Amino acid sequence: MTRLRLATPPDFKFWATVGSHGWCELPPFGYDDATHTLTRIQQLSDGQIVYLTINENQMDGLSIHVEGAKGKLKTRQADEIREAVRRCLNLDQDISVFHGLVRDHPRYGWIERLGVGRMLSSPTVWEDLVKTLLTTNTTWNMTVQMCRRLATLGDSYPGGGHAFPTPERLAAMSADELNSQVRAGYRGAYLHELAARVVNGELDIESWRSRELSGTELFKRVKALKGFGDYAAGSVLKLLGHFDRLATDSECREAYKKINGGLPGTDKEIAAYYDPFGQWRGLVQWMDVMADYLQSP
DNA sequence: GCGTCCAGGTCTACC
DNA sequence: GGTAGACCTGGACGC
Repeated sequence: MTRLRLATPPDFKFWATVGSHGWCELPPFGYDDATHTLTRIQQLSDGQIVYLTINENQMDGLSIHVEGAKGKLKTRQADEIREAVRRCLNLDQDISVFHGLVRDHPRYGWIERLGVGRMLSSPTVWEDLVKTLLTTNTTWNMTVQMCRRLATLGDSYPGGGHAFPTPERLAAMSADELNSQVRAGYRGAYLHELAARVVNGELDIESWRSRELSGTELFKRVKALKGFGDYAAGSVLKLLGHFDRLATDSECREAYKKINGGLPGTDKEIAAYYDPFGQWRGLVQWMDVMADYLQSP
């Protein structure tokens, strides 16, 4: 086993980021609430599969325990692991402007006090797109089940579990074969099409992380994918660090109802409520969904 | 155990 | 541009 260290920004809150939404429950992520540990089975670019155990180190940022590497971990592999964790925890993201925006807001002062607002993402755009697709038109429990079945298609880690399957792996299967494994219903065809378009070079989704791409352009590209409507595209944008789009789903409508004195609102009314938060509106909306959970002791 | 209803977003066809 | 109905799975419910 090798232990790596990773420095974090001063305003970074590890467990608040891990619990920022449900991604930590979806393999190849795992977590332990008691020990505040995030785990992940990660396939490196050389094909090796490692098991990462990520903890907060009170003294200096994060500790990453790496198991499963063949021989001594090479510098290049260690750098790749650090980069993956950095992306997952969005360590390069500056959320101080967001905190400044909500600091004196009567409803949202708790956000900065608790240091929340940073989201847990996947190390690849591919994984975030696939998982988001599996959240559409279904319950969270079903999303977890579909992701678990999907994860078994990735290369296996000797100690148990699998790395997230590559687009090449899914594209190599027929759409029917894929869906008999994942049981994603009509989403299975969208998933297969996405994998095929990535593999044949039609889509360069990993470039979508570039900061040169505006939120508007990114939203357009995600929505052009089959199965990604307003909600899914808004969700993907948040994971990629753009918060100027809402991702209104049933949970968001419930959250709005709560802050609107128990009265439901139309999607237009909901959009108007979050409009004053400008480029951060999507994140404020998500904070409303997570408010009870994040503020619980 | 079986049948029916329902929830969850997106797509397509139609107006 | 707006809307109705279909898509698919599995949980809840009634019989």
